[in-house]
Amino acid sequence: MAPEALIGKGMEPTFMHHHSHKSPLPRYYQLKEIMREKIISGAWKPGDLIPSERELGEQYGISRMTARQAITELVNEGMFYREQGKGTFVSRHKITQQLIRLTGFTEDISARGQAPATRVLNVTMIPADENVAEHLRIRVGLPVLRLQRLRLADDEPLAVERSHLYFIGCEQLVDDDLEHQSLYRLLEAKYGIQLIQAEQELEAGLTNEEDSKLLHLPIGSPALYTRRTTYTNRDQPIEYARSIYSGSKYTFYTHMMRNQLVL
Amino acid sequence: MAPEALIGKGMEPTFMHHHSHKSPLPRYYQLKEIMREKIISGAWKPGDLIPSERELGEQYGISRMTARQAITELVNEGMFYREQGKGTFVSRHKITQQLIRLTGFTEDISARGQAPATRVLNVTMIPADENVAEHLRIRVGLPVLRLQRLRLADDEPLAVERSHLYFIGCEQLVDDDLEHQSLYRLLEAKYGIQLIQAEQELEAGLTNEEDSKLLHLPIGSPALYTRRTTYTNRDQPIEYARSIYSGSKYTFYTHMMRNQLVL
DNA sequence: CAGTGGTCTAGACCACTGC
DNA sequence: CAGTGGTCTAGACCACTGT
Repeated sequence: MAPEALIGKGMEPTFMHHHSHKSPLPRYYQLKEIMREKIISGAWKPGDLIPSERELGEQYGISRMTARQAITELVNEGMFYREQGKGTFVSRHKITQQLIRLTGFTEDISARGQAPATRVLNVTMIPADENVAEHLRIRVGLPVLRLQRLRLADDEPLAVERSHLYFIGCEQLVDDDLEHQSLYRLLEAKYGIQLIQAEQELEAGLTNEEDSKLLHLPIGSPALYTRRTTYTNRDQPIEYARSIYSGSKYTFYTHMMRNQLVL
Repeated sequence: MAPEALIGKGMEPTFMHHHSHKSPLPRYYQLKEIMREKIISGAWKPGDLIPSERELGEQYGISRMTARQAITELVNEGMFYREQGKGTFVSRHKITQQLIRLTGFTEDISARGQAPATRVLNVTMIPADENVAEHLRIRVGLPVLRLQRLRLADDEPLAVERSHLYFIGCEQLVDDDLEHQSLYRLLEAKYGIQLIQAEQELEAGLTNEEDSKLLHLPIGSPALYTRRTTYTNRDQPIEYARSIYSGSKYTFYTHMMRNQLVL
């Protein structure tokens, strides 16, 4: 390996020298993006040995600990795994290849070659009932946004989602376009809210009359029931959603790590 | 805060001074355990501000970066969250309070005040078929362990699990007691295999004749179908399991983080 | 302003893998 | 043996929060 820093020649996010200028992005973060790109582009393939921490540090003109931080975060995201004394390797999981970013209903459906769509059935402000208030950790009666959506693939209904959201300014969502935009992106871009974690419960059941109509199914068809609470990076529960997925048409995918393993 | 090191007086895992003796456990790891204990014991409650990184370092006679590593790992596990300029806080999630360690079928059921049990229906070595070989990343026809288990709560059948395992020495599992021992613990303790990640698919469906009999349900009852591949810390798929959970009796719980969010 | 987490450095020794 | 990741240090400057 040549000891030159290969960085800054024509790339948009550039490593800054020391702390001279205002840093645009942290160095470890830039390296993360570079390594992600290596995988997406196929330069690094599943099972490949990546350069050592010391090598990467030298190559990009950063310290070993900074390079290590970039690698560590990607290990935590399941992209890489390490072997003591041998090196760091690219994982062979689905999660590595496919998405990395955010997989959503929309992308799931697109990936299967179908056309995803969302129809807003209902969006209003209502006072929080006891159940919703408990999940959102607010007082009963506070105004929350209620959003009911129908999810479709190739014009065929797949799921009904009933969400309740609460945050300062949530009432503005009533006027937003929620049919052609991801709620996630909207929250992040317009409201500056980052969603980081979610707790979700799933169980199997049968459709009731209302949902059967919406999903174009016979009453009592098999369905996946989910209840999800989504949290911001500040540990604030921001959304509580209950969904019904048409059993025969939707597969729910999970990636579990470390302490979440259920055996 | 007094600048004394509060460590080493009567505790089992003790911080070592510098690198003089052979370290028993990494310092950041010991601090992790201490902080976990603070939460389990209730000394630190959900929402509490924990001591700063600098304080913890001073208190336990370690550098700030080492204390920070301990905190960072617990943040990644969902125990803490950080706020720039304010401090680090204890999360309010279920995951924080309940388990931390490993939640399993056994503990789930116990937590509900029921008596969990496992009945081994079948355990043999068979050649891997195409589907199993693909999921375990081995050649078709290699001998794998097939394990069929019935899971019960208060003597009532809850789920049927059909697993295939492959690793060097897996044939010894035939002689192990799989009814009164967690498979996870057995793999770790006896075979030195650490399970770190899993991919799982879930969908809703209806029970067939065989499963209905095993689960004491009418044919065509709602059920949760899962397919799981479990990976070791070396990125080796070691188990491929298909399960059927009785829909009315079992709720599947997931905690999703960062890049796994589906919205 | 002092205190917090966020980033970063330039070293160091260790345990482990491979040759 | 040289190379890898695993751990650790004692500093440093930054951006951000509170008062």
